[in-house]
Amino acid sequence: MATVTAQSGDEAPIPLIAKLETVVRLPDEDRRALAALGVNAREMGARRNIIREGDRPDHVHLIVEGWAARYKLLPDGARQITAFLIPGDFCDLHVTILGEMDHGIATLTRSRVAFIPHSVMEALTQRPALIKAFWWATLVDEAVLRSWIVNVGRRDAFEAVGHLLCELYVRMKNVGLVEDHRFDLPLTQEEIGDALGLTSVHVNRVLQRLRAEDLISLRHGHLTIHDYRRLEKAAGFNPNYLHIERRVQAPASRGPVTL
Amino acid sequence: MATVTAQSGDEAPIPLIAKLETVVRLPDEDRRALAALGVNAREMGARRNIIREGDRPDHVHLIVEGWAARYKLLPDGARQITAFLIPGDFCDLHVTILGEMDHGIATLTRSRVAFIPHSVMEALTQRPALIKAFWWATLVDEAVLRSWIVNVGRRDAFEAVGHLLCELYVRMKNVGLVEDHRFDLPLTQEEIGDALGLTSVHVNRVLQRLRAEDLISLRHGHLTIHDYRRLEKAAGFNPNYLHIERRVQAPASRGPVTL
DNA sequence: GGTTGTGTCTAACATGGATTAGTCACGATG
DNA sequence: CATCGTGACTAATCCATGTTAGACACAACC
Repeated sequence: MATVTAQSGDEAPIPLIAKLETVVRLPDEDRRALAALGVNAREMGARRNIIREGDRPDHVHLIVEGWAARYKLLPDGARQITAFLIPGDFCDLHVTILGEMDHGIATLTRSRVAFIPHSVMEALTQRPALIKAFWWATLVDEAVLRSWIVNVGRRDAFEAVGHLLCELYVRMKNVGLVEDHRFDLPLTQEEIGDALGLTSVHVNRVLQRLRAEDLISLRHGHLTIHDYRRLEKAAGFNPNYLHIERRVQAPASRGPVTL
Repeated sequence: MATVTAQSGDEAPIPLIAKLETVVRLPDEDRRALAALGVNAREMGARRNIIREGDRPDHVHLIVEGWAARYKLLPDGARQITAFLIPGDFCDLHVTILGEMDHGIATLTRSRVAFIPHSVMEALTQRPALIKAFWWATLVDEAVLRSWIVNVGRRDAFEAVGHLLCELYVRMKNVGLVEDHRFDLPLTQEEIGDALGLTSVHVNRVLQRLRAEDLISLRHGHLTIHDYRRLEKAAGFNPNYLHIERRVQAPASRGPVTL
């Protein structure tokens, strides 16, 4: 798959670095430290637990490749997904301070997941540029969570699904995984429902309406957005909260970007 | 009002410091820098905008006293509240990187709000202990947002309201504002509804059920929780995500706590 | 002490989305 | 090639919550 690279000409971009450098360029030494995290990531099959609620892991996990989801199981068996994690996303930074996981995380697809010892995280956060970048990434995650609350709380099912698709489109684009308004969306209708507080039955109805209105096609885990502007409008989507800097999307294979 | 102090014996505790020190004690110099933030906070009336969507403020705002809410207005006039801000909470840390506000923030009660220039934030975040503490606080905020998503997405109205009350109880306790299972809760039923994706009519029905089941009383902006354990259970509330350290709740006016 | 505004509470009715219980297509597996 | 499992899709019915509209209590203000 051809991808947009925001780092150095010919190598595949490293999603974590691409994401963090959306805000500001990192010192080379820091980029090297980050790049090292991914080298011996573990392969995991689809639908495997990365961590469970209640765990007190001694590693921080980072998605290097593939998709995962953060989810909370309720006593009555209902599931609420609170995040979709894509390459470059940390799974459980908060566990250092929270002590135990208050939710679980599972892969959705075959994935590569880095297991980072606390000692390494400790070392990384000694670097001023990195701790700042991590904090900023957390602030962006927060903005995403807020938009999900709006989705679930006050948008109807049609708008909510549309909004989620727009969000994933922009995030995938930010890490260079969109090609011509098309990207892999390996979510079942049930997973989409669990993210938006809907049933899979209702998600199905909504997707059909999105297709009927010629906004998207979605088949075999591939999503194509036919009319992004109209979808954005129908869903009330404004990408400002994701902080897209043009310079990260544009320069494709022109070498490192300086400020 | 008598409060639990986690700082120095006789003075009123500073909520921001209390909150940040839930995780780890800060160097005295850092505490002094934080304490300085509150000294010339501005008085604001109830229901005043602190910032509006689209603003590009040149200050970061901090709630020193009173309550505020983060809210998003939708095209159809609906409002979704995404956070209740209490003393010690920052309003808009993310605006530095996001550029513009993607939502508004308004006071709910008479408040004191500190306006902190970016240059001061910049200086504070040069201090290793402080930037770490800010990041941690952001991670806790994230955990709160996740629990709201679960509230709105998969809990029914009764559980959701109960869960919110438990959350606010614990957070208020963390900053020393709970006395004998009782605290100020200056929210209208409409505001509670806007936080949980419900109408005020339905919130009213639920509150009456909570009273009928003898779990709470709520009158004139004062909430008393009669049976916290039962409420916690009815709402499926587990405070682990808020990271309560006993040592912050316990030591009541015994002077500074050291690790 | 009337008026105004705000918040609480109630009732009657309407509905978006849940629930339940399937069918069907397809890929993987033995 | 029969079987199994999973995900997409459909239809009929139901219910938690929304909508609308108004009564009531109380505080602030002239």
